[in-house]
Amino acid sequence: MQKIQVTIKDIAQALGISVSTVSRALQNHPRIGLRTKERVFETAQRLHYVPNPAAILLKKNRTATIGVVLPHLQEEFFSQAITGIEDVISAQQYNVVVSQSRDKLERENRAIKSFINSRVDGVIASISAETTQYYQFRELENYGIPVVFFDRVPKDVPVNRVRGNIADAAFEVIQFLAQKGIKKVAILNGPASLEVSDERLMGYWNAMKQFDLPIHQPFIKTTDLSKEDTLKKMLDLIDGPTMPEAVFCFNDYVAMYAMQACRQKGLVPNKDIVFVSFANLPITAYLDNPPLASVEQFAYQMGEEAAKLLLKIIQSPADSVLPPEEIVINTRLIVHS
Amino acid sequence: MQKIQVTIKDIAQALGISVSTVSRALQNHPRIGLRTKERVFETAQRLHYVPNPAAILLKKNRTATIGVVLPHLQEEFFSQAITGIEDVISAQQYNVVVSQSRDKLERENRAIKSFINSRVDGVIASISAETTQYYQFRELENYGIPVVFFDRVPKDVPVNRVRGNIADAAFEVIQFLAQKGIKKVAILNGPASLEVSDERLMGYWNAMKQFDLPIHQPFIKTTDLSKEDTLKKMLDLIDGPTMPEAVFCFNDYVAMYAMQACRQKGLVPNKDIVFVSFANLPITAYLDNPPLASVEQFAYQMGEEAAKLLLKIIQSPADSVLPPEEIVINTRLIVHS
DNA sequence: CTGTTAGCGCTTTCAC
DNA sequence: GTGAAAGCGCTAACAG
Repeated sequence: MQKIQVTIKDIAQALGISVSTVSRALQNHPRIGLRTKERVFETAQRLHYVPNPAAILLKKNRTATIGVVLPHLQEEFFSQAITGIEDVISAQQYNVVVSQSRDKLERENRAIKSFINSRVDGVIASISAETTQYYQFRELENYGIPVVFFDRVPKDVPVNRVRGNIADAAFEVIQFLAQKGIKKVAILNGPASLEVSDERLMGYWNAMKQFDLPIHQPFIKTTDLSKEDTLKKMLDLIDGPTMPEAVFCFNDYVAMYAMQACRQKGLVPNKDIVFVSFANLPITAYLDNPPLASVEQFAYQMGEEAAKLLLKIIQSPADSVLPPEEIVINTRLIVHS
Repeated sequence: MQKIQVTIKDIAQALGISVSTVSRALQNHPRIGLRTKERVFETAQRLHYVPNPAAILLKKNRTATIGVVLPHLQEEFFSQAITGIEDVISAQQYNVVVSQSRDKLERENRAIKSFINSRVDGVIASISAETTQYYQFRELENYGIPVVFFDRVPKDVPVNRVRGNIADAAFEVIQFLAQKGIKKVAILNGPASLEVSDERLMGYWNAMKQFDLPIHQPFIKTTDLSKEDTLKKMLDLIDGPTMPEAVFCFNDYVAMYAMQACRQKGLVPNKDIVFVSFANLPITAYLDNPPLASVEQFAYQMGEEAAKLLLKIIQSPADSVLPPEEIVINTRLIVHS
C-alpha cells in the first residue's frame, strides 16, 4: 500500500466548503462557526487526515525541531535529562535531535553548525569539558536561534540557564562529613572552565571554613573528567603529604574512578577513604561500596525545565526581547546508610 | 539579527540565470554545463546559501526523519546502539527521533502512532519486554513505512533484522564454565516473548548437553527484566532444591540485580556463586565483583548496521520489493580475569 | 463568519 | 543545455 495523502482539500471537497475555512477550523480560529468546526473535525477524523508538517513548516518558516548538544548520552545524568526534554518537547509537537560532544570542543562546534544548517528553532546545551568560550554559541544568536543551557553553563556570560543549587548542596555534603567527625576532606573537582566546578569549590570552601576544617592546597584537585586524569589525580591525593579521610567528587563517575585508584593502592573505598559525590545515579545502586552520600540533581526535572524555558522563548512574540532567565533546581543530599 | 533566507532565487538573480538551472546545478544534474555548475556552487557558497529542508520535503513527500523505538536510553547497550544509528543516519542528512518504550507495550504503540502521524520515512525498533505480537508494526507497513529490528526482534515473523549470534555466544559462555569445572549452572533468562531469550536458552541447552552437565528444570528461570522480578527469581534459585554454582544472566542488569539478591542472602557474588552475562557494559568496570565473563554484543555496530539496512530499503526504487534481510553481528566472549 | 488568492522554496515536466 | 510554469499542502492577508 502506498502513502495516501489526505489533505485539507479533500476535507473541503467532502464538505463543499473552501480550504481556508477548513484550515481555520482545524486551527480553532475564533471566527469560524461552531457548527462548521464540528463538521470539519468529524470529517478529518473520518478521512484519517494527518496534517503535513513540511507544508506547515515551509509556510511558517519554522522547523519544529530543537537541537540538543550534551557531552554523553551514556551518562545517566544526561540520558535522564534528555528524557525530560523529550517529554516536554514532544508534547508540543516538536522534534528533538540530539548530538553528543563527547566532551570535545570540536564535536560541539560541529553540532552547532549542523543545527544552523538544519534551521532548528532552538538549542538546549550542556557544554563540553573543553569549552571555555561562549563564542560558538553566539553564532546561533546571529541566526536568531535561542539557546538554553542546563547544568554545564558557560561562565561569566548572561544566558538562559537551568542549574542546580550546587554551592548549597556542596556545603551540605561537607557538613555531613564534618558531623561524622571527618576533618581531612579533599575535593576532586571538574575543570575550572565549568561554572559548576566553581560552585562546588565555593560550597566546599565555605563549609570547610564554617566547620573549622583545614584547607590544604594539595587537597584541591581538578580532573578533566577522563578516566586517566581522574585516576592520576586520585593517586596524587593518596600519595600526597597527608592522605585525606574523605574525598568529595565532582560526580559519580569521578567517584567510581577514584575508588578504582583506591583499590589499586590496596585501600578499601568508604572504609579507608570515604567518598561523597554528585549525581546519585541509579548505577551506584549496583556498587558494593556506593558513595556514602551523594547529591541528587533531579536530571529529569532539569531537562523538563530547560525545555519549557526554551519553548517559552521560541513562542514569545518575535519582537519581544526577553532578558536571560535563570531557573534553579533544588537538589537533595542523599545519605546511603 | 533575523533569520535571513538565501534562496535559489537569489542565486539565480545574482547569476542572471533561471531558478530551474540553479536547482539542477545544485543537484549535479548531468545535463547542466560544467561551467554553470561551478558558478552556481561558487555563488551559493558566497551567499551562504542553505537549502530549506521543508521545501524539499514538501516537494518530495518525504520527511528525512527516521523514528527509533527502544526500551530504555538509560541502558548502555541501547545508548551505544543509538549512537551508531545516529552516526550513520545523520551522515546521510536524515534526522532521528527517539522514543523510549520503557518496556511497556502501550508506550511502544504510542510511539508507533506518533511515527505514523509525523510521517517518518522509516523505523528502527527493539521491542519491549511486553511485546508478543507483531500486530502494531504491521500498521507501519500499511503506510509504506519500512521497519528494521535490532537485537530484540519479534518472533516467528519474517522481518528485516540485525541480531547477534546469541546462541553461539551462549554456548561459549557455558563452555567457559564447564572448562572451569563448574557443573551446576542455572539460567536467569529474559521473557519468553523475546527471540533473544529463546536463543540464549538454546545455546545453554546445547552446551549443557554437550558437556554432560545436568539440566534441572528449577535451574531455568525467566524474569520480566524488572528489578523486583529479577530479585525474586534469583532468591528462588538460591533457596531452591540445589543451589547453582553459576548463573547465566540475560544481561548485565539482570546480573547486577541477581548479585544484589546474592548479597541479601549473605553470599559473595563470583565467589559463592559465579555470574556470567550478556552485554559487557562499561559500567561493569566499576563493579567490585564484575561478572566473571560476559558477551560483548557490539551495540554501536548493531546500530550502524540497522541504520544502513533501513537507509538501503528507503532509498531503493519505490516499486522494488526487497525480501526481509537478516544481518548477524559477531559477538565475543570477554573473560574478566 | 467564509471564500479567493497569492505565495512559502523547491523540483520537475514540458518546451525550446 | 536552459527556461517557463505548475504545483507539493498549507496559511493568511484581503475582500466580502
